[in-house]
Amino acid sequence: MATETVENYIKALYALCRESPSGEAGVARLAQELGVTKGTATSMIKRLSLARLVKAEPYSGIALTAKGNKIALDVMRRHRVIETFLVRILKLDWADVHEEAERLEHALSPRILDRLDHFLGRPSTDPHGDPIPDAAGNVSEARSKPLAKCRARERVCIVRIKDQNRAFLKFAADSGFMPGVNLVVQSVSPQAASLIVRAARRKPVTLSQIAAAKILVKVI
Amino acid sequence: MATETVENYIKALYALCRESPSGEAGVARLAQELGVTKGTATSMIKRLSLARLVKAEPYSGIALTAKGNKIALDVMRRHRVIETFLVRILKLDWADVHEEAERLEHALSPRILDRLDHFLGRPSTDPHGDPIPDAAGNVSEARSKPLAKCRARERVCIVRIKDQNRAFLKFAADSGFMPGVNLVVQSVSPQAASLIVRAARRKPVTLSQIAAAKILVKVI
DNA sequence: CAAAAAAGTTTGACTACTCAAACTTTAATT
DNA sequence: AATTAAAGTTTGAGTAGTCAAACTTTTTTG
Repeated sequence: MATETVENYIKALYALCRESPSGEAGVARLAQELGVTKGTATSMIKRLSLARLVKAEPYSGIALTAKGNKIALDVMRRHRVIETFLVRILKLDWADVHEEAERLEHALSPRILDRLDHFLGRPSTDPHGDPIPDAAGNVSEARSKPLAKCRARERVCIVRIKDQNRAFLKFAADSGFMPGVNLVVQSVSPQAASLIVRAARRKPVTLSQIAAAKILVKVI
Repeated sequence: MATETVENYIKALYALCRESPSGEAGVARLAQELGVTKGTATSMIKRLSLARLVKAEPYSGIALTAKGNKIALDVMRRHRVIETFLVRILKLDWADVHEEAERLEHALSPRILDRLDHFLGRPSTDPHGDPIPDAAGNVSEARSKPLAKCRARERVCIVRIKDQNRAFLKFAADSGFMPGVNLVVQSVSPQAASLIVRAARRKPVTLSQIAAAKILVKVI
């Protein structure tokens, strides 16, 4: 079994590879993400490479192997099932569960994971709308686009909030932006790089493109 | 915060001090309990002593300080709340939960512990009848005596099974011996060091004194 | 394209935890 | 009381993870 530290490196690498156009991660960002020095990250990459969890040449990009990818999906599954449990059953605040799940995800045995998943009714997404990989590692991402790409007068439904930051989640919840909520795009201002949206029975909210890019929606 | 390893040492020390008549633990038993060598245990005791969690002189007994005791009770609280959750909510087998809780107890934040405890209705004992310390560290042990000390024809109620061993718990469950179950002591044989007990709607079971010492009961 | 900045690597050192094996002290037993 | 066994300690070494700081390579930019 991978240690807790290794799981965290793998998880961070997965996310970095996703968001990079080349599909490869760099040591500097990885180190920053995990709060360690570049040297520490480099030596860990060497170990992961030796364990065949990543593919990396010196002074070049890092990519997960199939084996590494499997671990990443497994950790994400545990993380998201726990988040769902914490919000749905223990009624923890939406904005707090990420940090809490971070600690618990490494202590969950396959048996408990399965029981928990079963108890929750095999959820397909967590409270933020992030897809939960199934036990085999299959992820079914719902078709969606960033709210930032929407036109004026479009009617959409929020499917996912793509930011685990407490402050942003707090803001989103306060504005009524949660998965399942319907929105109307009132206006779009390319010059101001912002748009105004309105949820049912709510005041209109102005969002920057940057904030709107983190909110994934589907057209209704 | 104490590391996971430190928590495990403290917990083991608590149990050893309890069961020793002198109230002090020894390095040899401690090492055996944790599956480490004597040398490893000695060096850890030195560190715990430095951190004022235990009181220990070279070549003499080890006792927990008030600070160490508080940690022990806290770990036990987490452990037992988790066990209760695993049995009551996730329907895990009585005999399996100890090992599972062992892994989870170190990852539970105070916030989640409290929510879980609340969700379960602030249970006072875990599925084996072990008392759950409250948030302040108070333990209310129900008055009880070992089944081994009972006389023939006594009618008693099981309050606790004092053994976390899977095989023993499996045997106990199979024989119908769980907290809350009423028993009649049919006969006692001091020569054979055994006694015969019967639960309602069950065949009589013969227990050795050793096994019967692990089953705590109250007279009804 | 040369200089500066950024990214990546190496080295030496440190903490936490572990073992094996030699050693010392205490307890048990003859 | 002397010997042996058990309990406890010390030492030297190893793994996992970390940092600071010197260093090298790559990328950016004036």
